[in-house]
Amino acid sequence: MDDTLRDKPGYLLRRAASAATAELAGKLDHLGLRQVDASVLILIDSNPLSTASAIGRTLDIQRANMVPLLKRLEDAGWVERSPIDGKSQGLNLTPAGSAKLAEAMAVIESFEASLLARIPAEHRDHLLPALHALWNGG
Amino acid sequence: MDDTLRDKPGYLLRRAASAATAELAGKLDHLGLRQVDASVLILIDSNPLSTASAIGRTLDIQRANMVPLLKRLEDAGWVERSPIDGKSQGLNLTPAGSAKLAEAMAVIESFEASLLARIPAEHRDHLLPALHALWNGG
DNA sequence: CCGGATTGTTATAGGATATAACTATCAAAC
DNA sequence: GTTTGATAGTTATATCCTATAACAATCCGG
Repeated sequence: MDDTLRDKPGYLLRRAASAATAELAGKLDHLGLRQVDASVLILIDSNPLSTASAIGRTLDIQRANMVPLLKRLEDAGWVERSPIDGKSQGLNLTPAGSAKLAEAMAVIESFEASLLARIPAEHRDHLLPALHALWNGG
Repeated sequence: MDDTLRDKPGYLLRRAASAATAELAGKLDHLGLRQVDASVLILIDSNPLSTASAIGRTLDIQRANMVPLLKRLEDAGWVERSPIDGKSQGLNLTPAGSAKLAEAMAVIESFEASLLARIPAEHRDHLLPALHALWNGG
């Protein structure tokens, strides 16, 4: 089948992202994590005491959708909340959460490395700058 | 907020793709098209008389999900079916479908060009090969 | 102190995708 | 030529993800 879409950057971008997404999701699944869970754990870890709203803003997740997500992470014993003031609550990793994050990071780092390894050397270093331009240039 | 994810290729890939996807979806919306509709129209155009199954296989769309999709395109008067044999039916664009595709192509081409234009010149030519390696290297 | 913005939350709707099952048909081996 | 396995199209359904609207409580700047 003649796939004329194959060389359109937008289409290729979507397909490459969805292939990578599916692959990583499979690896994280073994840890009982979704990608979005891992992203949230990472952000909480590097930004202790930040709020659900702030995390959501960074990851483009609606406030409303953070609720079930955080509930899951809290129920799993990975995240805990501490009141900042009357309306905000700071998020933090529990020890179990830090341990789970460490596992996740190992998986993610090796995945990211394997992604880069697939790219021919002469193109490799150009990917990040190009993607960055695409993400922010819109 | 410290976003340590910002420089992970996998994450960047996903964010860049989703930004691009959202942008193109907005532009195609004015034509009454979703991206997947446009993709299907493009493939039918360059592969006349191909079957729903074959189109779906190329685009990674389940047979079952092709049904409502094609029904929409057919109801809109853009696609028609002609029996190939007792169980297969070939897809073709109607004149209205070709016209709609022409409109869509104008939007898409300009979008793709604008995507590339956002990438600094020294990185631009490396994106397609890199994405191609990512898509197929898995 | 007041008014507008923000936080967390509930409920709900929509879209996209995956799975299972079924019929009818084709194709190839025997 | 008949049986058997694969394929096409379809229906129905489940699930997940995301978007929207509304609400109460609270914060903050003027």
